[in-house]
Amino acid sequence: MPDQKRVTIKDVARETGLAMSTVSNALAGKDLVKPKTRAFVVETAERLGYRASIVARSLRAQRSYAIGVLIEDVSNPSASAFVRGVEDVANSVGCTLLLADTDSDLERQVMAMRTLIDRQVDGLVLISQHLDDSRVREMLTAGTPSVLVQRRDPRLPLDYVGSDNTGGVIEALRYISRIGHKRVGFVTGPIHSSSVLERLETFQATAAELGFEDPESLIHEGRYSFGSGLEAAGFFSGLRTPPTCILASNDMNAIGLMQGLSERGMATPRDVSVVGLDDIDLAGFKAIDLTTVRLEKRAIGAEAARLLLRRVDEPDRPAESSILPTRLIVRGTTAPLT
Amino acid sequence: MPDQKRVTIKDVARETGLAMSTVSNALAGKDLVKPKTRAFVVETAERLGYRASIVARSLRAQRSYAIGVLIEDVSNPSASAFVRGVEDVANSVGCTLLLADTDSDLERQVMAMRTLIDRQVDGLVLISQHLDDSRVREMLTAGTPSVLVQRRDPRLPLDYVGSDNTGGVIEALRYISRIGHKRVGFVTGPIHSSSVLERLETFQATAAELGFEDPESLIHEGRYSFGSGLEAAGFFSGLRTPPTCILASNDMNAIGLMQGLSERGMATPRDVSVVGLDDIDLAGFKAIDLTTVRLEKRAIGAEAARLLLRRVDEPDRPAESSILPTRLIVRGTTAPLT
DNA sequence: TTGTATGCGTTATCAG
DNA sequence: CTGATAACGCATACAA
Repeated sequence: MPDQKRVTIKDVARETGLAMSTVSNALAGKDLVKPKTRAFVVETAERLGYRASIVARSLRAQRSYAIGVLIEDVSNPSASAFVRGVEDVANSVGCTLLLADTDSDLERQVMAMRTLIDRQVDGLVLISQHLDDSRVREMLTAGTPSVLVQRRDPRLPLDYVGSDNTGGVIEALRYISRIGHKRVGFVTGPIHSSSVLERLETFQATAAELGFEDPESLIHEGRYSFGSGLEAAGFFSGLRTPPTCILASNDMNAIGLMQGLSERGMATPRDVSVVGLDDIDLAGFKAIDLTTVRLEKRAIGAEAARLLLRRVDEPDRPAESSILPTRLIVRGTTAPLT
Repeated sequence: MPDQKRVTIKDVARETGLAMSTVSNALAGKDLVKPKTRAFVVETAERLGYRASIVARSLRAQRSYAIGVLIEDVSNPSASAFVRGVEDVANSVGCTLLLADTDSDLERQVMAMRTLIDRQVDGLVLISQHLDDSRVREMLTAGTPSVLVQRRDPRLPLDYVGSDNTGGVIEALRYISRIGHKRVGFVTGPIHSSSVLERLETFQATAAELGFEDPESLIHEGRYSFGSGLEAAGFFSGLRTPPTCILASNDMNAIGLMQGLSERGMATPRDVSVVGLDDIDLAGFKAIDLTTVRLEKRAIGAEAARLLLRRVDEPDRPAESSILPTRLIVRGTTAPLT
């Protein structure tokens, strides 16, 4: 049980009677060693239970083959799918994930970023985070490749991956309009996010285009949470003329919204239609059955990892944006206006 | 942008005119250096933007200040809360989380364990994993401290953290009995898990004690998933005399079960009461409103990290088990038998 | 094709 | 109290 001494390359060298460098080369699969030697080395290494130390390799290579992921809360179903996507790609090239939750707290984020950078991660994936702090901006431009997910920032020359917010909102609103709604509410997410801004602007423009009634008065600033949905229900139900359909900031928000409306005697979709944005697993369950704009989060995470790895190899290529399509999934929380 | 050269302890030493070792000691806060020197060093280090390399430190210390977490799927809401708990404690002592998803695939798990061990993680937290493979068992007993979560194994001398499966099932069944049910169904989880076995045995014993009707015929082997719940609905609804109440393997399973039952014209709780096990966020939403046995997953994760860290310091203490209490949360999916 | 020597950045040991 | 040196394990440049 007392950690038996580590078997190192040196041990394998001694055992085979070869030099450390030969063993290293053999194990690395370089064609500098003759097949027979390599086979012998490999076999011996295996026999001795040799395992290369990634720590030592990292120090030597000045690269850790690890990717840091910053997320608000992994246990939030609206966010964790991104992580899977990042991991899918990272693993495929031998990278490990270092995970840090920030709970949207700036100081936690700063500390987490420092730690990850001190660990010399090959790169950082930022999933919806604070970008306005000077310490954050400094770290983001200090050499560690970083990619922004779902929140872009024109001031930062970084790769970005997000979803087609404009297209998603347009598709949803057109559908809503098509089934007869004219008074349509909109719950924003946290306004510091570029995705939220894009959606808001699209809502305003499209609402005008489709001739919705008084859209400005039907915009409610919210967050990506169940609780915020509950609050929004209070707002909308308190209006003199409530909307007949509401586009929520995300699925969790939509679910809270529906619960809040229901508590006030407004049933979905009988009295109010509701549209989400996410398509979390939950949205597909019959008990919820939420009409929503699907975001391909796992794909977004994967794309983020791809951009990041590319940047590790070519640090000087210009910043790139990758926008993944969205798709409206019509389910049971929307009904034609009668 | 080309990664400006790293500022090392050597640079700080040169700049201050002191020796590397003195700088190291000063920065480490040892009382070997006189306060004035320390202040000078700290100030200079800060000015130069010095950041200690955790990689180098890890190589030197043969310890990475990182904890590996193996989980089936972080994006599964029934599991991710454990991760948060582990992280809470890990972060509080300066450890970072290395995350690996296995998708319940043995080979993926073996690879992930190898990688994590090669990275010299201080310890491993295994959340519901395969333990029956010889390679896994070997790694688990080869020196890297490990703690088992939700699945214990008497053959493995490892720390274990789980919830009070026995108490939870008893509390649920007593409540079910109290509101008049006599025919009670039970969906197991995957039978290789000790938690599942404990629950099953408790179900059998308690069902007998409470005088339930023909309990053995009302046991269905399932998994922890929505899909398995759907299947279970098929099983139970096909019985000559279906149960009036069903205890599901977990919340997701319960939700699938309810959906499946509903598709077959059986409403919850009108026709069948359903009890879950987990208390995921979702369970509290009005649209679901699931009666369930709450597992304190974040607390379990935290406890796992605590045991692990203790074992890192004292590798030779005997293996320990920590069982956290459960609690029945009565909501709307259970109703008295009429 | 194989061997030797060196450095990645830290910290511990030991000498001054 | 401070300084010099070695070692953690690997991979590379260069020599043989």
